[in-house]
Amino acid sequence: MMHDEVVSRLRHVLTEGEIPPGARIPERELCASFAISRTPLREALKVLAAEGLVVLLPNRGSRAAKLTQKDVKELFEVCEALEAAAGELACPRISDAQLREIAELQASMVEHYRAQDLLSYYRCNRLIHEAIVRAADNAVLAGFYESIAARIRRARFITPMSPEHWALAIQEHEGILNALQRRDAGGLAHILRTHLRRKREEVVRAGFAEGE
Amino acid sequence: MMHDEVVSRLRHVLTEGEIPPGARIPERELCASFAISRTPLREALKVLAAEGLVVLLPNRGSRAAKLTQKDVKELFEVCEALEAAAGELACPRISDAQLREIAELQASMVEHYRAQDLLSYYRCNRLIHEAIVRAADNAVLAGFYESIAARIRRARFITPMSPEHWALAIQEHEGILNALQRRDAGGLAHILRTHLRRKREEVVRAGFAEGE
DNA sequence: TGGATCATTTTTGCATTCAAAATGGTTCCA
DNA sequence: TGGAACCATTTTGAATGCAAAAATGATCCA
Repeated sequence: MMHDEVVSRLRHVLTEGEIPPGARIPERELCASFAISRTPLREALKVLAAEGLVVLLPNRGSRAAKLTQKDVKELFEVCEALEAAAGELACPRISDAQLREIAELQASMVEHYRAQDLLSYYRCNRLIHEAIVRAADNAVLAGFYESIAARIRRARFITPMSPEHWALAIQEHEGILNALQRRDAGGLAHILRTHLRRKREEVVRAGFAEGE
Repeated sequence: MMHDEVVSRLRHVLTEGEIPPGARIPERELCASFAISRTPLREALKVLAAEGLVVLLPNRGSRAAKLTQKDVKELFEVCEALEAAAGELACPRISDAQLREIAELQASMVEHYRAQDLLSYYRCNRLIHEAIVRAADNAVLAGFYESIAARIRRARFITPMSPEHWALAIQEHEGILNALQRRDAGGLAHILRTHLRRKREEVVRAGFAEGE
């Protein structure tokens, strides 16, 4: 197995899944499940530690990182800057096909909203934001965004929403698509910022924090 | 030696120093010079590869990364977004002591400008930008900034400047300090953006690129 | 002579091993 | 009984060993 593959599989286990924040990372088990030895696994752990997904306690193993309130605040602040930048860059660069793709995602997202299917809604939502970042055509930006997104995913895409917030989010997303179609870079950046700031408030209000 | 220490020493060797972009990274020699075995060195290499400072060629070792024109463009775009965000966040958060520190750096930077001492000028310049990022009080932002800064350092702080650009840069820095002192977040973000965009143009014009 | 082929050496990636540190459990004594 | 001290076991971090891949270079033939 390739080094990068170990990193992504481990990242997946940590963000999407089986190992909750704060939990001990079972080195031996993961070695067995990935069918590799400790050396490549430990290399991947160091990489993810540098990314902030893993905390290494000297001589006491590694744990899945927990988000403190401050972490949430910082991650959202940076995410806001990155998404706004992505929006600005995407406007002049986005292709018609990409634009269509986002419009379709938007449509099915609205469907899921009508059906009150939060999980499917979040999936579309996330795909839209990722598509905008992709349209910015900047690999460095995309890399940072992915790293931030991985850390904040639980807070961002799991927190339940109040009906008011959900309705507002839908409205904002229409504004986002609109600005993109008009190629209104400044307008798009502005909506993305308020959109994310609102989400952040919601997350903070929901008291999301995984402790110290 | 601690894991993080190996990473920073290796980073230093790659950015500040002895191993030029594109050069082969001599694993055995570095092991000897750091007095460690290959295992911890390889862990550090993977971390820096994830950061983009090192490229790993499967079965063919690792090399110091070279910046392509596209890399330079992408890095400056993201750097712009991060510095602007840092400026906006710093305005309401910066302490008087930090403000004084930046004012002092600014003063000595002007001194070095008068003396036409490019190297010392760049050192102050860099310290000012880093101080603004620090004043933003956001560890995630600071981490990303450090990672970006490490990669474009050569382009940003080594490229010679035309007399006109240098004079302009000094002017802009006065504007930066001014906006900070007035706590004018929007204004500061704007100046930082144009400041960096101008630098980017200068770097591109100087034809900086380390090849493919 | 030029270049293709194959043996030799070096390098790479990973598994394994080893020493040091932490963990857990038992005993012993106030 | 409570906890301090000790020892066995496990886990961690790093060095070493090993097989496979790549680089080197020697040989041979047109």
